[in-house]
Amino acid sequence: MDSVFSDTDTSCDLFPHTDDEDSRGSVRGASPQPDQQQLQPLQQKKRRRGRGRSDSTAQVVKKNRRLKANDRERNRMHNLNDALDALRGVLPAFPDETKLTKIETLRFAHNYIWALSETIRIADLQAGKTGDPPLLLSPSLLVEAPSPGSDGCSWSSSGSSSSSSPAYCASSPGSPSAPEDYSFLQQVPVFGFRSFAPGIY
DNA sequence: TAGGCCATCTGGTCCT
DNA sequence: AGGACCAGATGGCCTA
Repeated sequence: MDSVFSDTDTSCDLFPHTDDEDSRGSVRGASPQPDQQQLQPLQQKKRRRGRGRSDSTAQVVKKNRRLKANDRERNRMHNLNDALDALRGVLPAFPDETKLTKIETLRFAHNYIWALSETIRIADLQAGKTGDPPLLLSPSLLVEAPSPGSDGCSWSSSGSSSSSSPAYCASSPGSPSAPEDYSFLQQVPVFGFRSFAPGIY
């Protein structure tokens, strides 16, 4: 409802979904071709040998509804994964890093946005003070970014009110000007994905 | 082999 | 009524 992407977007064409979704799914695991193969065991397991006819009309209708719901749910999850992939796409990538897991992607994105916001804030401060061209992202800032000591989520509760100003997050995060913009990240070893994605909890 | 990650199924709940 | 969303369950694949 109040989200940026409304519910209706789950069926939108933003990420048109094709049937080769299994290739996307996994660096780590090749997901099985589910539609029929996984259906069978579960349905067999749940099938009741009730008295009377096993497949009344009502049961058929119910079954069809379930199958349709399964299909929608599958698409919904695929859309979710597509969005996650799009998010991975705008995060800085390291060539030797394997694909981020879902939770890592979310955590990294969270911290990354926080760091960029801080950069802008500090740059604004400096520009306001000196009139000099703003300093780009400071490595120390990045290293110290979202206080993983407490948790990766501290930006919303740590009292850094100005740093989390929505004004800095309002610009489109979808398309950084150039991949080179993120080169600073690669000069900060501690910024490997997994180290930059501290636990949220 | 255990544990992590993932895709899918499923039933419940809420919303339109 | 039907669809979206959610969380639990299940099973497969991969890696340490």
